[in-house]
Amino acid sequence: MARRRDRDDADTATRILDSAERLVQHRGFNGFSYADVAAELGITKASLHYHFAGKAELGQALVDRYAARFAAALEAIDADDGNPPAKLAAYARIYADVLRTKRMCLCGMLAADYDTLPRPMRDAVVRFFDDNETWLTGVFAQGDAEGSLHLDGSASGAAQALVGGLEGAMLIARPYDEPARFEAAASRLLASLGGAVPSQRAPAPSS
Amino acid sequence: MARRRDRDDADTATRILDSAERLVQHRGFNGFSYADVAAELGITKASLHYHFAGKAELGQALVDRYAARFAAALEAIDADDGNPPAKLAAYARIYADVLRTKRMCLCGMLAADYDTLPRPMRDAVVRFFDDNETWLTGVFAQGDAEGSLHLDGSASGAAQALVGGLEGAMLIARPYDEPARFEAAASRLLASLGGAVPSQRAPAPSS
DNA sequence: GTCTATAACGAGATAGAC
DNA sequence: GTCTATCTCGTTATAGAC
Repeated sequence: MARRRDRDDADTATRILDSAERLVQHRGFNGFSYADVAAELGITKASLHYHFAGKAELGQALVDRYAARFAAALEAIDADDGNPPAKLAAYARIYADVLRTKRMCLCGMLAADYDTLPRPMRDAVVRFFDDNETWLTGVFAQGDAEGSLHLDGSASGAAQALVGGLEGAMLIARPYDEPARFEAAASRLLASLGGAVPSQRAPAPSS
Repeated sequence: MARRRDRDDADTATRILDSAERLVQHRGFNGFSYADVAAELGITKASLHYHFAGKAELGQALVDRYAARFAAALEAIDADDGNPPAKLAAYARIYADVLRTKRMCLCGMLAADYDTLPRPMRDAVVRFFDDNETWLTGVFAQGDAEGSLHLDGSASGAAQALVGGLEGAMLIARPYDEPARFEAAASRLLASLGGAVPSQRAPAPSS
């Protein structure tokens, strides 16, 4: 089978997305510019406009790719065929892996910037959270039905609590630059949301 | 005793802070400008520079005032002399009241902007969270000691979970523009962190 | 597909009159 | 304390050569 491309011989559009994604996760949508990306890639701002008409279009592509990657990670978890507690632990690990690169969740960051985003980006951000909560609701419901989780309230309430809890823990762990802070919060969340046991680190999913 | 000033005959520095605070809570520190504040107040940018030398100084004053107001709210809760569960519910109500104005917590927003902030602002943001967690840790410890709360782990762990949970719930409730989402998350948090019972709305503390 | 050049605008900031 | 005027720089974006 064909060897997967190295990150640095990826095509220009992909390298632009990688750079912009990292910048947004660190500095927010209003905290980075075309000049930042161009400098990082050693190309000109004009070239960026060839690949992405404007900041709005670049931002849109950013959220779309991030959401697709997240969706793929959820499918991978489903394919692993673990029990609901294991799935929840794997879900939390996605966040932990993002934080390990010292970044905020892209959509968590964009949630903060929400009031300043172009309409299409806003809709995509909300869709991201909807999709996550839908998937989690299914996991919680299954766990509750089969007895591997013991819910306090509704499955969708538990899903919202987990997403909010993980995003909030990330938001605050970053200023402290203490990954352990996040890990502790995540373990506590999983325990309180049905008694799932947190497990060990995985290889390295995505950014 | 002297009647409290109306909001609109407050002095200029205060009106600048009020306007800038609202803007930052909506748009982030990199999403507002001196021009925005000046336009809202009907004065010129040059006048702003008379009161606050630069954006960094304005931002600093913003966090300082917000932290002081928060500290005063915590003292007021202590003065009310309620039991720990009541104190936690009152604490969550501070957040709910901020969200009711459709704003993000100022320091939660600045936590997202953290990487782009001037050093003094960074330190002040971390101090804000430290102070909140210190106060909450005391409340949890007292509740656990007297039996009105039943902690899962350490008091400081519970404090971190509550701050993170409330900030995360705010972050996500705003895109959805559904206060009920936040209320549900807050109730669930209080219940999971010792069995506190959420109570009713208060008059109207601060912004 | 990438470049140079430049337009058009907004941001943060300052000098100095009133 | 607030203004006008101005400066400098950064940001987004476009035209057109290579």
